[in-house]
Amino acid sequence: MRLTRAGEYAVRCMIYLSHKGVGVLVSKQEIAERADIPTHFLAKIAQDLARAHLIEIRQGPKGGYSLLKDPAEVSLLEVVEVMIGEIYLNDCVGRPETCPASKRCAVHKVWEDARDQLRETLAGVSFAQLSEKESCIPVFPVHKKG
Amino acid sequence: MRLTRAGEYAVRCMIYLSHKGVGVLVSKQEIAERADIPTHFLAKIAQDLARAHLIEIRQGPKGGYSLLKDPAEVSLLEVVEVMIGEIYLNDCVGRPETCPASKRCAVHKVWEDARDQLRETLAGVSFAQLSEKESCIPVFPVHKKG
DNA sequence: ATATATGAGATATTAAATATCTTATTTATC
DNA sequence: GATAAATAAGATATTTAATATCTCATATAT
Repeated sequence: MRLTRAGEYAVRCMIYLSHKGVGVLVSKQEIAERADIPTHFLAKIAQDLARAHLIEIRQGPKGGYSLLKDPAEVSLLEVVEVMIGEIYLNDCVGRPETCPASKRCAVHKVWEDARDQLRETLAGVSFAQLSEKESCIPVFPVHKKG
Repeated sequence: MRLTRAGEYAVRCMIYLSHKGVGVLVSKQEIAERADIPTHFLAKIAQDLARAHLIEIRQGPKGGYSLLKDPAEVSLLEVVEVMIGEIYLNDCVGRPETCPASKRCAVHKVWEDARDQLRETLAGVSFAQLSEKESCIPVFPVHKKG
């Protein structure tokens, strides 16, 4: 019951892009290095984020990724669920058809409440908020030696 | 980010035993059939529950499992965490040493809050409450044909 | 045209969850 | 005590998901 690496990497990628601002093109290499994400894995994650219209991908020389939406309009929940699908905590919540009693089941109700609460918490945090504050992603540009 | 089968099965087993009451011996077969748990898997789960002093295991003929603690004193969180370990939702919460920034990290803080909230919700529900109400586990004894 | 940078899908690799099997141990009953 | 019944404990598949990487294709600045 933990967030996957893909989810964690997607969040880091989005924070890094939020620091840069909407529409600012950043190379895959730069993001991978600064946010500590395996390059090829980042490529896959970026595809998911692009499909969800959160970022735009630019190919070719000087290509890279850029933020499509205002970070104030993007929640932590949104990014996480793009990567891992809708959170439901227990199978009986996500797939009620697997449990005939779910409508009347006391256990089901607890998990449903817990799920709703968790999703609300994550929905209440925007990438604007996250990028304003300190996080595990370095804020200031790192200059190469020489 | 979902509860494992082992966790779900443990909850079902505990509800079934809660219906019976503290100290009432119930055979593994009966629990497996009524709570719809693969027999051998139940054996493994029962070992974990016994190690956590939630149930007692009796070997030999007329052996089986019985509840050790008052169901009012056992929370959903306790049973779930016996099976899957402490819930932490994100690696950076469970293993802060993997993220040097965790103390100051805004993302970390959100996950920590979400984790605390989830654990509180699950801690607030006892097996007495769960077994009083309808659930996915049948309450009344089923008599064999003939 | 060429070189650069990423896309998209395929293919390992690793780890975890799930399920089952085998041998050993406990205990009620005769 | 011997026997049979019931579970223990650990080992061993099996399956599924997560993680990571590779290859060929595509887009684009110069």
